[in-house]
Amino acid sequence: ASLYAFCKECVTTCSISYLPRFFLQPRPSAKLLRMPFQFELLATDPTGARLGRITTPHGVIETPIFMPVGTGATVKGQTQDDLESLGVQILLGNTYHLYLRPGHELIRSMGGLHKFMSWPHPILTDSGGFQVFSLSELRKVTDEGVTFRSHLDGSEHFLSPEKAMEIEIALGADIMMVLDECIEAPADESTTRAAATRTLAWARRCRDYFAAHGDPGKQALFGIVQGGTHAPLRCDNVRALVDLDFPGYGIGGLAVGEAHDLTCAMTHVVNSQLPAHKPRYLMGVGKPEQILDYVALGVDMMDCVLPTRSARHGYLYSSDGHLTIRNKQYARDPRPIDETCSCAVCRRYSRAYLRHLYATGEFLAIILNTHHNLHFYLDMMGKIREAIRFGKLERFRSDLQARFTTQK
RNA sequence: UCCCCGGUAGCUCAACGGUAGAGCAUUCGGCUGUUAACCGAAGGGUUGCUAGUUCGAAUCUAGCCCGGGGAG
Repeated sequence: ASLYAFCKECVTTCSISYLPRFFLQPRPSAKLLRMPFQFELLATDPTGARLGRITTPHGVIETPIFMPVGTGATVKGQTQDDLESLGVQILLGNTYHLYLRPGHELIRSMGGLHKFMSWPHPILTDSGGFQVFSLSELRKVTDEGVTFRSHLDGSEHFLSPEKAMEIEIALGADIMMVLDECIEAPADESTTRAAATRTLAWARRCRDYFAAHGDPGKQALFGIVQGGTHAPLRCDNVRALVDLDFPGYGIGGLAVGEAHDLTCAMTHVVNSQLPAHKPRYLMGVGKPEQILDYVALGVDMMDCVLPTRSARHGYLYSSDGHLTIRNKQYARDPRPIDETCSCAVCRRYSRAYLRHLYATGEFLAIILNTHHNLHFYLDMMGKIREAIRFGKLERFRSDLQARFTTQK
């Protein structure tokens, strides 16, 4: 029940049947629940993993946390009720996508993103920095900002650090990310240095704009470290960024083509320079077996499209690794996806049925597969937190990684 | 009975004298701050049958078989 705390405005839009019981008790003042951003480090594990708690105006987040991606104000295939029943603590939204559709002004006029999408729990918005990378064919970057050609209608749009902040303030997420320049890996040193330097300058501009126009009581702004796969660049970049004193730090530009070992090495370099009392968000990762490594490196927050996208593509996670439900071998398999899984899908449906739904292109396949994969990720994160609490993450990690690498 | 159109991969169709291709389906593989219910790969054909013309025929000719349409 302690998972969710609610602000007064949002509660009115939330289905009462899904409210935790404690909230149904009369409360002295809903105002008391409006807590500004705060991070508490509760415990560390011998591996270096951290157990923590982030308090935001829309509730508390237990770390290490996995944040499902809901780019366009929706986690594809799941209702907000579904997400609550899964125990999702915080969602991601995206500046670029929501700016194009339905527009940040519209969302502002609807009372902000929480209210608009009826998600009274924490939200983090990404800045559009990743779209600098993923929409590379459709954009031009200068020191001033990024000119995008919309992937929807080809229209031109200019995203500067200030514009990104304006949009993210309008969306009203609990955590905002600065605009950064994410580049592919591998990239040569001068390219990487240029992007890291520009990202740092943009971080300063975002911070200044937010200081002038934002409300630190409602939103927290995270800086983003760049520096590619060049350790000295990462090191310089993170030190300079820490001087800007953000309440939390994103580690960007990783898992964009480089080997996992290198991702870990860079994460280690950055984390060794970040202050211990602030949350660390490794952006855009990862596979389950990789997440264990990142957590052991001291990462507190992660997000990834993998569980949701893979689900839509017929790739399901299980305690043994994964199964590709579209494969013929499951056509007559009466078992659930994972016999040890307690999710609503595994309690009710067979592999044979799920394969049928996928093969016939039914919407329900997306819904059920996504539900299961998110459950897998969130359940794993819960077990990770428990393992850290008891100082036993190393054993949990080696067990899981052994199971995941022996499959195939 | 005659005339016309058609018969090519499981399906729908390209190629119209130069070693038979696509889409879909099938099977398998990838997806890492979502341009992704996506992308990629593989398997799959004595071109209805039989003769003929030709250096060479899915393609031209003849006969037959099957389907659709028309005339009487």
